[in-house]
Amino acid sequence: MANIKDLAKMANVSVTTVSRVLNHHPYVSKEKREAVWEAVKQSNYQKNINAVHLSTGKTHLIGVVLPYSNHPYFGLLLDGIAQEAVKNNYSLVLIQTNYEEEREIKALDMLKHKQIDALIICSRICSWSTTYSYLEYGKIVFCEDTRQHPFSSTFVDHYTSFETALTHLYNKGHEKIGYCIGRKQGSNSINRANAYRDFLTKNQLPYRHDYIFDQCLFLQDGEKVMKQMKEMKEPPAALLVTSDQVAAGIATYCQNNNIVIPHELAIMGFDNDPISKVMGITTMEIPLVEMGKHLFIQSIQDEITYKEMGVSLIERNTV
Amino acid sequence: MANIKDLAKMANVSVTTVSRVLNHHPYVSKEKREAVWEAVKQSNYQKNINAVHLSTGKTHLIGVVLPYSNHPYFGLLLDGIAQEAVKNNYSLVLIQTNYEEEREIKALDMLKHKQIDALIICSRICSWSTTYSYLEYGKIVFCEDTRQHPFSSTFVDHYTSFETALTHLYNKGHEKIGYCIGRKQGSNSINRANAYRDFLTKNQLPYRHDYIFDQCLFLQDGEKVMKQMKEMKEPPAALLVTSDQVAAGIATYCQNNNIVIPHELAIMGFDNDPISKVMGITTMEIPLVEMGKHLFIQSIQDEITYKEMGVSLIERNTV
DNA sequence: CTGTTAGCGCATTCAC
DNA sequence: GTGAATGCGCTAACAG
Repeated sequence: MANIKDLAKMANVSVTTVSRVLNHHPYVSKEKREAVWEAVKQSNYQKNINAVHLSTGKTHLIGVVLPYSNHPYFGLLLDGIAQEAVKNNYSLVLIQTNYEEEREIKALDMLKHKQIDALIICSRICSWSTTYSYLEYGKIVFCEDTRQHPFSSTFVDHYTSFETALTHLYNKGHEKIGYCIGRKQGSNSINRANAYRDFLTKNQLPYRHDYIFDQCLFLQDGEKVMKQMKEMKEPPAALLVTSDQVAAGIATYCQNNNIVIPHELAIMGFDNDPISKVMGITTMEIPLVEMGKHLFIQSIQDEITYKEMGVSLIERNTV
Repeated sequence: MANIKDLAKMANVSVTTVSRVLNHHPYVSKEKREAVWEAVKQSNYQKNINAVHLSTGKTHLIGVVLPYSNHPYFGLLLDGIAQEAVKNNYSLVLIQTNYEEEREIKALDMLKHKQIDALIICSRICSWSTTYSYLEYGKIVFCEDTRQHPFSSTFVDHYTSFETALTHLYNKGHEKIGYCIGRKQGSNSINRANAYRDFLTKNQLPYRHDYIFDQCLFLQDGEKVMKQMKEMKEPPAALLVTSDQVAAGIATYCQNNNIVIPHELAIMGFDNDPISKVMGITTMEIPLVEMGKHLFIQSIQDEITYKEMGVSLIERNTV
């Protein structure tokens, strides 16, 4: 396959000139420019991007770290990221971690090895100290509050939004409120746990550890929760569910088992996933696509910025 | 940042030797080997992958073309691809096309420019003649029957599986059977359309073009279909829905509007998406994750192979 | 077992 | 406006 040198010969110019016209630089005479394009056509020339990468030190590739690509939450985030990537002429390298730290480290290493220009971590597993050691190799952007750290981020105030949701439930007359969460350890989860405790304290409600259900990520996890609840003497009468998928799973289970919503069980979801609309589930809307777009933009910016996005309550029929 | 040359100096060996130990080649004396590793540590050396790529002509990157990354069908396929990619130490470049041909061409160009080693096209838009012109640049793998073409593929017999589904519906007493499809033009869609026509002919049933609903991809499209049906004088009494997501949307609509399933409307989905299990929807299982895995394997193999996978009927409560 | 040398293909500085 | 020369960092014949 022809390279830039061949073109130079064919067009009777130097490689520099070829490079100039290929990259649309000014100051090339019309004749030479045309001669080069002619040579390009004749030879079916194709630029070798890797050579460009090596020479420029940039790849126009952004890494995206997420635990599961087939979960709507991350799907939506990814959608936003992808939209903005296309717009800015970047491509995305997908790194699915399944929450295995080793994979996340591999992603970080890609940054170190210059395989990608920047990294967007949608859900972090590894410690801050680990991420700090990659600071010098390129931009790393997070989807959680990093205002204590030198990394850009786009996030949502999970403490406040959880508080808002709990208060909504409380105002509707619920006192026995439990919640479902994905993993207990994430920083977002910790914020929510704090909001939950503070809410209970403020309203003089008892804390019951069995009102907290974790490992709730997918639709099918809803049934699991309901079965656990069935075994309880005094199950919660309202559930704050941090994923509309799980909320939908719970709602479906209730329908199949003649549990009346919201009378016997109130449900409040999160995300405003399309499924919550279809099923009429009250939810806290998180602007995932917008967040994705913003995450991408931050990944190609030099400055470190922190962007908080708003969450809004969408009332439907399950509370 | 240190490079291989610096290491050579530090360890008092040649760059070749450094390269050898870095790549775990045999035939290097223990002392030199250790000296090199020592230098690596001292200098915090990081390999520049782009240089490797340029030098070897390979990137260990596979492109994945799909219309929407936030659709469960493609999410599952992607999951399979990703699993196998990790296993083989490859990374994935995501190319979301939204069914825009231009994007698909860009993906093909990435192959041409050696940015990726191979390309997996999960759902094709561009013509075969277009793809043929990229034959020489690298492996291209498809998720549709390509036995007429020099491209590897992993696929499902959509004609037969559609026929099986229709027959199942028919045997259950349904004659007024309609179907929902994503887009009319895809090769899979054409196979299904043929199966549908042949089925009607065989059973001497009338063909009604208004029994075919297209643009049915997402959960929320179910409502659209039902609203269309409401306007019909003689709506279908059974629906074959090529996506469990849409089937779930339809089922939910029926529940909300007191339409009794399967008595008033029978529904049969496709994919065996988790949602079909949760909602008890009868469906045709497509082994998407397995297909994804196989697609990946084909993408890194030299030979052209064709792999057909089986589809199986899963009876639940909607037929 | 080890080192020299020649690429890989392109971008870019600098001098003309 | 143009081109020669150098560098990007690594791999791999080839010779020893």
